[in-house]
Formats: sequence, structure tokens, C-alpha cells
Amino acid sequence: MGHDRLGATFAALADPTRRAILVRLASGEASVMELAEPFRMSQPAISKHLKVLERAGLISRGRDAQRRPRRLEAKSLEEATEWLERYREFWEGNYQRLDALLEELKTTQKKGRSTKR
Amino acid sequence: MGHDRLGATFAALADPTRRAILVRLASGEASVMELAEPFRMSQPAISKHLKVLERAGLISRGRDAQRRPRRLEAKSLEEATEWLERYREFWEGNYQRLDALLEELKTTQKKGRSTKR
DNA sequence: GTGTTATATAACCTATCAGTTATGCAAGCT
DNA sequence: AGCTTGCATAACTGATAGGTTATATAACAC
Repeated sequence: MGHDRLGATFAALADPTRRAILVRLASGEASVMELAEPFRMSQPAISKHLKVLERAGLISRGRDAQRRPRRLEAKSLEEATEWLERYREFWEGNYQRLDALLEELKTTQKKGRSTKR
Repeated sequence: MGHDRLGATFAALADPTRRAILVRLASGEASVMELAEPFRMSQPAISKHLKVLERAGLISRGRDAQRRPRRLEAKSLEEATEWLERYREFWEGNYQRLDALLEELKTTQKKGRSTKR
């Protein structure tokens, strides 16, 4: 399945290594070697993760001699957060109301079945 | 790679079909058939997506006769949102400051490497 | 009972993912 | 010039994802 941009962002965030990389980058830009150091994974593996993060728009590449330091890009994160926020508020607020409403509907259209939870 | 819980949540959110399902569920619980209807995908495919969402803790199963209506569960979403929020605020606010700070650190801890171009 | 509806599960296929090693290449260093 | 460092890329591999069809199960309707 091809991912859309939002999908690519969430997919990128799904991997713990990539999340750790983002956490690291939150405290400042870093070279590939620096980013690879905490993991017992090969450098190419890290480069691949970085490519995923980059395609998701979560990081960008700079240049400093032979280094290609990565830094965070906020945009994608904002989009992801927005998406979540929208629906979080949607049902966080309405949760109790919905619960009651559904219970009501259920007992109306079927004869009362006992509740789960 | 085995996903942790947060990872499973983000992975679940990566698929557009699953996001659409969540959006649908934000307006109330729904049976599998109801959830499957908008898609030109087989019912088993939808059941699989639902299983992914359930393992991620994003939805739960009720029972109503032969129906197994799904409903949203807020917890996982909250966790995901929290994670994003934490880092979003981290660099959204501090972006400019961080930039300057890093420049400073770089020139301090290495002997002055000339500007990063 | 028989048949139907709602859902789950199995078996299968293909594509993508996450890792590996080996190699290439550009930019310093001496 | 020749060696080293930092990174990218290619080719390969095993596992997982996402879809399919076919079948099983469970509750209802007659």
C-alpha cells in the first residue's frame, strides 16, 4: 500500500529506533555517526531509517564537510498532532455522552441485554 | 520488528483505511459490515484492519446478537498524542534558540571548526 | 430442523520492511 | 599522492503487511 504523507509520518513514527532518533534530534542536530552510536545496528541501517524519516518530512539534511547532519522538521509532526488532536477532543469530550446514548439506543431497539463493562 | 504499544498505535494509524475507520467510529460505534461498506475491499480485509486497531488498543469489541460492534478507545490515542506533544513543544518553541545554542556548542567543544557554510 | 446474516479464520500471494555485508565516493588529513 | 572518515547505495535475506478466496462458526429467522 502506498502511503500518503500523513501515513508516511505515522509509519515513520511506528519504529522505536526512529522515535529514539527523533528524541535525540530534539536536543539538536546530529551527524549520522552520532545518531548511530547508541544502537547496535549497522550504519547503513541507520541511514535507511533516516531516509524513511526524511521522506516523511520529519527531518532534513544539512552539510558540514563530509558530514550530513540531520535536524528536525516540525511540519509533519504538526500535521500528525493535528490529526490526533481533532479526534481526541472529538470523543474525549463526548465519551460519557456517547456511552449513555448508545446504551439507550441498544435497549430501545433490542430488548435489554446486560452491559459489558 | 516487534512493535511496542506506542509503536503498534502509530503503525495502526499509518494506514488510510484504518484512519478512515477511526474517523467513522468517532461518530459512534458500528458493526463490521457498516464499517466495511464505504470501502471496495473484502470483509475479511476489514476484519484484519480491525484486529490491528484492536491490538493497538484503539478500539474494542462489543456484542449485539451476531454483530460485534467496534467502538473507540481513547487511551492509546492519548498516549500517541502525548508523545507527539512532548516533542512538538520541544522544538516548536525552541527552534530558533536551539539553532543558536548548537552553533555555540559546536564551536566550543571542537576547536573552532569554521562555519558550517 | 433449514437457511441466512455477521463475523472470524485459514491458506495463499505479493510487496514492502528492516536488517545485513560489500562497495563506492566525496571530503578531510598528513 | 595516499590513507581515513562519513555517508550512501546495491544486492541480498527473512519477516511482516495487506490483500485475496474459501471456509468455519454463531446467532438469528422461519
